Amino acid sequence: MKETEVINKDLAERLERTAFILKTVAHPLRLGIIHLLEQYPKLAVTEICDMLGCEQSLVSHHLQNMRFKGILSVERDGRNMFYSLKERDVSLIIECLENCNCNM
Amino acid sequence: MKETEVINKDLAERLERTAFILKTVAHPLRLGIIHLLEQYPKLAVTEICDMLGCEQSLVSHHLQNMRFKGILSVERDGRNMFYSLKERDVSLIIECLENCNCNM
DNA sequence: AGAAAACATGAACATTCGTTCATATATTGT
DNA sequence: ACAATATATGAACGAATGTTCATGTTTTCT
Repeated sequence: MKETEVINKDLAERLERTAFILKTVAHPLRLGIIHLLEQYPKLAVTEICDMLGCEQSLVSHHLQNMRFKGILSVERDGRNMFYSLKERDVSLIIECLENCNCNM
Repeated sequence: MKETEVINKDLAERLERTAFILKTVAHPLRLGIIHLLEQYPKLAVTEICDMLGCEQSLVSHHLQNMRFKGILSVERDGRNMFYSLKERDVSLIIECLENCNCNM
């Protein structure tokens, strides 16, 4: 088998990118937030906190995290900050996961 | 909105489980290994090392990692250890990701 | 039995991650 | 202007991760 170089540069970049996205999402709390934002297109921080039963600061950190990594967007309304899923693709990933019923 | 408890116990466990799987997979090298194992049902450690251009020790660690977390299985043949994808579901996740063309 | 090939393992270390706590900023209502 | 509400931020710290290096184990071949 003289087929080294099975992973070319393009594929390597895709793997890198995919890993980055997965990493951003791979946390129970963040998955929970995404799950909520699929049902409610916009949510304020406090609403998310209440629904998840988590501290404001913690939720805020995770929201910032996902925002900076490009999968959430924010919009201010009065003293509320409304977060929503930015990229439909992330939603697709999650749907995929749920449809694949990965209950291994 | 008096609908707290949006995340019930069942869902919470699913999120936990999903996060666990995603975390296991969310690494470029591990994704690379999985990618290879989708094309070649069984591969020895050295083959993987060659294909990915990585050190044996590093690859071995990641293989053990995925094995212990239940997504790879091993089988000895002579002095080779042949790894393969254990759960079809993981493959499904990856396929999903590739089909979703998450090139955000 | 001894050398070589193929893997596994464990210590060590730097880096990143997740959470908490205290505090800062912005907006609204009085 | 002041209090209250909503959110952001940053330091601090322990825990988890990723990688390297050196060495151990198992199997095969001669």
